[in-house]
Amino acid sequence: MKKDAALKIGIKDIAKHANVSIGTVDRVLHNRSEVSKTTREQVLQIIEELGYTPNLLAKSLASKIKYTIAVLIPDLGSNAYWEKPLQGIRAAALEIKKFNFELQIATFDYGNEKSFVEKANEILNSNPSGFIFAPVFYDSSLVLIEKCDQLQLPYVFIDVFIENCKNLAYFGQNSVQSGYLAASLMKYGIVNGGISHIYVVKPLNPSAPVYHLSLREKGFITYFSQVAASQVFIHSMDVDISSSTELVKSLDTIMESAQKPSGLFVANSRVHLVARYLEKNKIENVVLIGYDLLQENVEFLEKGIIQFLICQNPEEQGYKSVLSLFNHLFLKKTVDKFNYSPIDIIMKENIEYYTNFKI
Amino acid sequence: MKKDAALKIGIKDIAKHANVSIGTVDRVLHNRSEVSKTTREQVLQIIEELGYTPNLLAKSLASKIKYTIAVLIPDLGSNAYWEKPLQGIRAAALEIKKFNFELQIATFDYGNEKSFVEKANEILNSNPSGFIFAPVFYDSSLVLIEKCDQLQLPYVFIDVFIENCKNLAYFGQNSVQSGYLAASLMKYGIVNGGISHIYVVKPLNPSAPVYHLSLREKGFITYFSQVAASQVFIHSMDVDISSSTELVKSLDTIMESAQKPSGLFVANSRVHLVARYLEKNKIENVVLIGYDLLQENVEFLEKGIIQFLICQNPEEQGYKSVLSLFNHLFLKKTVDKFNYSPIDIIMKENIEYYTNFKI
DNA sequence: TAATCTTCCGTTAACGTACACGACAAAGAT
DNA sequence: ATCTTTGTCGTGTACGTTAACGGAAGATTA
Repeated sequence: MKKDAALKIGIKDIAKHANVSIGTVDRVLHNRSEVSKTTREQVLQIIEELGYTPNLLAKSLASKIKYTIAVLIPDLGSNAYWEKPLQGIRAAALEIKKFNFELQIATFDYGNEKSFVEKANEILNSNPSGFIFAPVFYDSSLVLIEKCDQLQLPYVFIDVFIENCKNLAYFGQNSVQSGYLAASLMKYGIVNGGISHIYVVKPLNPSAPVYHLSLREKGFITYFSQVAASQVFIHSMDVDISSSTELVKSLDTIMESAQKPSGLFVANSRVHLVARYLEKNKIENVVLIGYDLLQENVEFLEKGIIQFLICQNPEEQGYKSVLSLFNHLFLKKTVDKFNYSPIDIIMKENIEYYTNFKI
Repeated sequence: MKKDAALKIGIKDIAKHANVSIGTVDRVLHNRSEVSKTTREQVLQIIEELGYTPNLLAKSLASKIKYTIAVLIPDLGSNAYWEKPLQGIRAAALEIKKFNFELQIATFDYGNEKSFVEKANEILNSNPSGFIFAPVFYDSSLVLIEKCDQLQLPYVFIDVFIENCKNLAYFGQNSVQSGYLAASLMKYGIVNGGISHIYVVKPLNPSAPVYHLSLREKGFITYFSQVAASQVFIHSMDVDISSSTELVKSLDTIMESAQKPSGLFVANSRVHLVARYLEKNKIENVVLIGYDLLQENVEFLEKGIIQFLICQNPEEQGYKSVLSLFNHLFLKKTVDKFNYSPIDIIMKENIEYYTNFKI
């Protein structure tokens, strides 16, 4: 039962009821000083009684304060994936522009921790209202987080999560669970009696952080250790992709071995490298599962060389990160701290409905 | 290159540049009469040059017009599924309330075409600004659509699509493709040599429309006819669920037959009925694929009796339907006519990330 | 005792837009 | 010649809020 009979009550209504001026009500609402305890409480009570909610439109029309949301993510050169969250971030920015919000986007080199630190400091010096970043370098991030806490600057983690922090929110995927799911998918397609060998391939750049990879692998392996599958053997395989031949050599080795793979799980978005190998060598009947909707991956999915891509709707992660700060700063709403993206299963037959981000 | 040096130009800036008053500019903007051709063109040119965009906040603060969006969908009693789109619709309503938008929600009995017509007429009489409905009854919908066209009332289809209409937009799933995908999933898990029998089960209520079902079945069957699978046999099975024993009898029959199923595809959200049968009769090693995240379905998915649920993010469909009318009516943006939802593949391992709708 | 300082509070001009009202000219009617 | 009509256009008020400004008491100081 809402008493919206009198349509919409505003600041001047509560002023009338409390026998004060709107100026006083305003001071109470922004709990500024210059108002006596008694009248403050009285006004507060009227506000409560009438169920006053501020008109956001009038609010941001009249207000002159600008909000700046700073964003720090890897540059697209070092990791094409980040184009996606950025899309969502930009979309959100467009929507909250009317409320005097603007963005300040900075990027760092994924293989260079120093660039991360430098950009972060620049941002802190510019004194933003909120901060979204991917804390991919653990130690440097701890330092940064410490500074944010001191400055009382609300910050949001995107993609990567660090425990025991006072971050406003986190948007990302449950990496362990995604690996677990990949394993289940793999088993569903493969295990029909007989022995099978499955390889976890980790194509990585030695200078870049590997946080996600290990969690995904962990989930994958956990699945097979829990679910009865005595006939299945899991092998792990690190590959340095800064050397261009390393991957081919490694794959050659296992293909020629006695333990030929029935399935390959590539724990990051470089699954297209493995797919290219399979295509070139005309290897079929190998289930290939990887991550993320990069253009190259999509092509191999459509060709049928990659069977499944695990995806995390990164655009939405970006979008919601921005919105969470908007909710916090402007709407004064409480926001959920943990926000896990869905673990989307993409195959040839449904890919077309995931490639166009629209909000 | 944007010339936002002078920050934000408003109606009074263009008034100044055009040497007229803001009243005149306002008349031009709303192309009302009472403006001479020459000044109108002049103002229009200035508007163009300065790249004026109206301030939406100020606009809806000053404007007294209310928008009403009418919604007509099946009631939750006849089909629990519709709770989900409704959630999204309500979420969207909450967001655009500030812009003077309000909802008017009506429901009809899924098994009663007359109730659809009656409610539709009520809505038309209330003279809404926009109309969202599920045109599940073909003939009645055609009549309704005709009326909407005459009234110049913008209307949006949700869930079901009717061709050759002037609907503003459609939000739903590509049903054929979803069946096609289900088939691919089925094949991936089942076909490993040997003969298999797969049944398409259609639990239906004789008085309710069956539009979706047939399309989903079509996609499913098409897949197996296209993809080489000579060892796979597809059988079709209609079941009247208004009789409580019919389903059990039918399933008993095929389970005892020589052509025992390796897989069951249930083309609608009643897959839990089939799951319950399998559970009760302790039948394992049958792949069961169905539709939609109803509570009952989710439970059987978690138990491992249903392997996959195909889902279409119905909350988002509802949400976006409302937003499309907002874009059209208020922002005067052009909206896409066809909006297909992703075909989400849900299994035990990722279900938890799909059950909480948050925008 | 007068002057200054606090503390509290009301008034008012914005913010950008919508729209009713009235002003003022030119054109027509009497 | 005066009076009305018509077509243009400017002015003023309103929407709900913010925030600067200033006024009226009482409290403190000289």
